[in-house]
Amino acid sequence: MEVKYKTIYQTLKDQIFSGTYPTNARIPDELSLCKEFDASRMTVKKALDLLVQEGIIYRRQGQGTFVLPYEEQDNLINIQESKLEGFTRSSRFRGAAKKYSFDLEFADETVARALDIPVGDPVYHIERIRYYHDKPYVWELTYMSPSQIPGVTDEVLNASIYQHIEKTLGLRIHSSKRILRAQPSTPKDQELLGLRPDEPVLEVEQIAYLDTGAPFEYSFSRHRYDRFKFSAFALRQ
Amino acid sequence: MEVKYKTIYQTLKDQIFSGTYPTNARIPDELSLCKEFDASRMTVKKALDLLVQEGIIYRRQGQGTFVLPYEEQDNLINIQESKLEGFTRSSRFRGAAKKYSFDLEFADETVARALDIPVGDPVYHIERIRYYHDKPYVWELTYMSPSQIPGVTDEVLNASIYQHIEKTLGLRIHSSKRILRAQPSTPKDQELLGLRPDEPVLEVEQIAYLDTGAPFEYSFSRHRYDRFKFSAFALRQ
DNA sequence: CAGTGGTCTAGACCACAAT
DNA sequence: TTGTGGTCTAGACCACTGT
Repeated sequence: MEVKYKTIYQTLKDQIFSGTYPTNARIPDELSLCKEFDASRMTVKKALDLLVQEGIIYRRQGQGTFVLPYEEQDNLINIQESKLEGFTRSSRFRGAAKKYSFDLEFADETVARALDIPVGDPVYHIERIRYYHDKPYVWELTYMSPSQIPGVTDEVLNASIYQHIEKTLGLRIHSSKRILRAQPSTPKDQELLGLRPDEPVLEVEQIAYLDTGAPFEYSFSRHRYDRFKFSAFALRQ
Repeated sequence: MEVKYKTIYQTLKDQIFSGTYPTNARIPDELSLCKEFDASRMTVKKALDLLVQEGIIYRRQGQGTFVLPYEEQDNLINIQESKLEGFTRSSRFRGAAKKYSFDLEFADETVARALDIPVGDPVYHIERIRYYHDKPYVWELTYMSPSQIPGVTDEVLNASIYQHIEKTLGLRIHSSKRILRAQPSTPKDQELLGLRPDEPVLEVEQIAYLDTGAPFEYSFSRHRYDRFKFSAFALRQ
């Protein structure tokens, strides 16, 4: 938080969630915030824009800036999409993970196209099952190319693959694209996640990119339908 | 597009998708764009920030601004979440719709809580089935309170409920929250969408809000699992 | 009218990358 | 060193809202 607008953003966010500015309250106008944080109006605006993007506040010309109602928590795992924290939040939620398999395979056409490598090139293939309250909720299949991400070992996987990529290899993760779909469960889904044949999974297909634009990770996460939801907030324009 | 930064945003976006700046190309630096559009650097930045948010470009300190690869289209209906167009795009995609039922009911507990009205209050209950290439792909159930949104008729529904709300009633739609889940299909899903019993639906639950903060619409859209996907883009921070 | 947010400017200095 | 984007300022004028 070395940057001023992020400090203002975080301070206001903390104040909102700690109840200093409760739901539907009006927060101080921009000029007051400028004085409070010793910042220019553009800087305060930038902080407020972040909060608007996350659906935490909204602003009305001529009236002021107001705190939006926010959600109580429930028992579902909730991936909240937000531009500021999207990538990290979803990869941050983990729960206990069990490595199910880890080997080297030849890339089939789908994997090769996603990772932008030739068909038949070797790829790491990692499968994990993650648990929440001691019950399985997701089966993850991950593919990475050793030519892009070398040195993946059991130890690396047990620690953090992202650490390995960014710290050890000195690469930078840039972005990810995700596609969500409902799917009938396969017999393997049913076995691993404890589903009945008529119970579906929510599949999240993800391609993650390095800052060079190269895709480095292709993954499928097959979630129990009753333990995973995805929420999104959209402002009318 | 009366505003300068939106004009710059739209012009660059058009140029990118028309091939003036192809995938991975570097677009002109900020000072050049300032001259080209006769704008200050802050204004150009604001336009570029929008494109970054939508996952169209990315920027690298010391290097420049680059066009990200973008998706080819497939046959699935694709709801792209983006802060700029999120609300409208998804309510813009329609296809032919058939009204399945339209009546007045007493709000049950779920609907009452979502719409923030007392249990037992009357609510409009609208069901529609939407078609894409002459085949059903979604069954929509919508609840609205006549005390908030009066005057809903067959004619209004056949035209546009959003027009009615904003033009006729003079209310302003502010935002929406959506939750996505996979669900087993019910016998009714199977009948309406032509699914087998083992085939699931992707359910999108949505609450839409007026600018007063009041929820005015509660809806469930149950999509055929094989004709709907939801995609999201996340930047690493 | 006064108070609010929305846009825009013309600079400034900094951080980072390539040369 | 040069060129790039990142942050920040101290104003200005405009658009909208409520009084």
